[in-house]
Amino acid sequence: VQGYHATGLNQVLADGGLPKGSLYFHFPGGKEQLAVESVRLAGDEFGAALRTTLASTPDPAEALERAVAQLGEHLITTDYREGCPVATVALDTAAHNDAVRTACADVYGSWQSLVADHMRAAGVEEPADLATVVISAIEGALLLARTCRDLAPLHAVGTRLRVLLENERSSA
Amino acid sequence: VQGYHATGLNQVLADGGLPKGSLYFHFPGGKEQLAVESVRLAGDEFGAALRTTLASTPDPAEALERAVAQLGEHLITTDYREGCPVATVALDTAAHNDAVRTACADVYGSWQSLVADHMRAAGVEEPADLATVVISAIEGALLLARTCRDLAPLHAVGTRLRVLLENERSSA
Amino acid sequence: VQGYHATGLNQVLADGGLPKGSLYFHFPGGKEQLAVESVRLAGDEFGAALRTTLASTPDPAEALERAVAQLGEHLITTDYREGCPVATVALDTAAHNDAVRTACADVYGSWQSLVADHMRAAGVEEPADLATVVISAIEGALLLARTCRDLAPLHAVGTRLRVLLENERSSA
Amino acid sequence: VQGYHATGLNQVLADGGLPKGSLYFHFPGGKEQLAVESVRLAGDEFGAALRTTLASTPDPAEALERAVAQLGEHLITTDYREGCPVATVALDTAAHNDAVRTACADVYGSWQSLVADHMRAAGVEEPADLATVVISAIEGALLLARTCRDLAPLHAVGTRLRVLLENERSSA
DNA sequence: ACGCCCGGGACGTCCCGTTGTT
DNA sequence: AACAACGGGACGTCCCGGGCGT
Repeated sequence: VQGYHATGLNQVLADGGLPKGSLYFHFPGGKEQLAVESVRLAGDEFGAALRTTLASTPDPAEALERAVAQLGEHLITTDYREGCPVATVALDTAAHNDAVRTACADVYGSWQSLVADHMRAAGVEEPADLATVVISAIEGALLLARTCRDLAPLHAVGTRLRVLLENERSSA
Repeated sequence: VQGYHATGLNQVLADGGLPKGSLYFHFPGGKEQLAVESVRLAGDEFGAALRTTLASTPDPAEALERAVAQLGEHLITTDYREGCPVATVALDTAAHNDAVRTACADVYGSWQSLVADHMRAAGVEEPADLATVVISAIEGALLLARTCRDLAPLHAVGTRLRVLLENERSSA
Repeated sequence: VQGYHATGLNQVLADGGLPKGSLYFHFPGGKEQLAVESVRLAGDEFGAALRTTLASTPDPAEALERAVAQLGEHLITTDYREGCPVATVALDTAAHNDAVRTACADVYGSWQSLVADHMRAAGVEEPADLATVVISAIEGALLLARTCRDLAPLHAVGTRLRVLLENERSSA
Repeated sequence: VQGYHATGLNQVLADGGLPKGSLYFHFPGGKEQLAVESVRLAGDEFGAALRTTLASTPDPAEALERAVAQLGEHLITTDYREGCPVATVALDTAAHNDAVRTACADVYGSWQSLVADHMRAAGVEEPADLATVVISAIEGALLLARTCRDLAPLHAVGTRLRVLLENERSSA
């Protein structure tokens, strides 16, 4: 939920669940391991939610629009505090910590695969690049939305995704 | 270049060769003010570069593609260390620090205006939303590229931007 | 081998392959008891080696010279890591922990008795003080040798011990 | 006064003089630098005291006996808490920390030079080794005295030093 | 006898902001 | 304007001891 270096306030929150002494029993790798596993966990949770949403909606454009809408609701209910749990960590560790960076990259890769598979099932022939663009646009929109405290970027992206998808299908 | 919490003041001062005592003369607001002004400065610098690129290329799709290519080159020359200087700060201060968050939002707004104005000059009638999507997609692509140490997301976005723009123009 | 405070229990347990839960079964006194028994054990081991060396060489000066030479070889084979196993513990617990300090004192007393008995058998009439000086000089030489990574102090002491012994015998 | 790893209790004592925050201004090298400078300081202080004692007593044996007696008094007045300030640090850093170990070695070297110079002035021709033996014996006696809470080792060494010195002078 | 997990506390490090002196 | 020194507080790490279930 928060950045890597900004967290330690959360260490105090860790006192609220696990005592500080036990931390290095469960995570001998220290903060780095904790970050890696948190990223993976959050990535899997969001991946599961995404899979559910996609599975219930065959049309890719509509499915993505629903996913985007859910993200928007989450932003509102958390008062713009929680956007993408991976992005924050990814950005302030990308330069210093390869283990955490790789974990973030893996999570993004898994999301991209989910989207690509769904698009392929809907008839898109080479969905890899397109899925990457979709993830990029959504991540960017979450970033802007959180920064501006305004859902507009998310809505704007949600509607334009349809254009990209239809272009790809017709050209196939 | 780095996140807010990941950057120590002593580091900033040592890198800049400035004496520590004078910092609180020039920046009475301390670290927060320094971050705000750094974000604004970096935003203006990149805005100027973007304006130059756009001005030299009338066609919006081609102009944006050039801008994206330049970002990719910058990623490579800095070994993926420097992506968007605003995003990192924006994400790990969005929840805690309204002053810095607002500065980041202003910078994003200024970039969005630049792109929107250029598109309007090229005949797009309502470019605001589209410009937001463009910024989102590029920011997201930078995030993914830095995380994966791979320019693919940037290239993928670069090519799809044309689709969005042509759709908008034809529908006008 | 190491000092009291420099040695972590987890390290001891990990090196010994022992499970942590059983430590407080075997050593209800915790770290203190463990230190006491370690000192006693190491003292007995070295005492046995010393006894062997002394028993095989009737002349006290020659016997001590051999013992000193063996200590020097041990320093070299351990790259100056292991000197006297008691001294390190003795020094950094002397002020805080009477149980450990007493254990160290007992070990030194036993060594002193060994040397004194051997000297008495060789005709020295009041060997107690002399044996104490011998132990002191050797312990000090080990300290200097380890600190300077140089066997010179040990050699210097080894050769002068003969002077002390001969003086004592002639005066008897 | 205490060992390297046992000290942190002294960190609390450092709060009693310097505030914790300033420590890394004065000692950017952290604990290691602090230890090095403490050892050097203590070594210089004791060196000065030793020089004074030696200067006031031309006869080497008598001079050393006086120095040993002073050490004994110091042990008593501190209730055997302060022996040689260098030995404790030397022993529990010798294996891990070359900077501190070297500082200790330097101090021992300076003491050995003081003694050797004094002996040379008194007619001893090759005093280097003998001075090393003297330092060794005194350090060892301090170790034993502190461990046993008994001045006997110190007294025993004090009286035998004369034997070593006279042997050397007559042989010259 | 062992092993998992807890718990509080300390250590060494470094942070950011503020003084007082030139 | 620049600088040295202070000051409290937090971080991440690791410690030693002791429960709980077998």
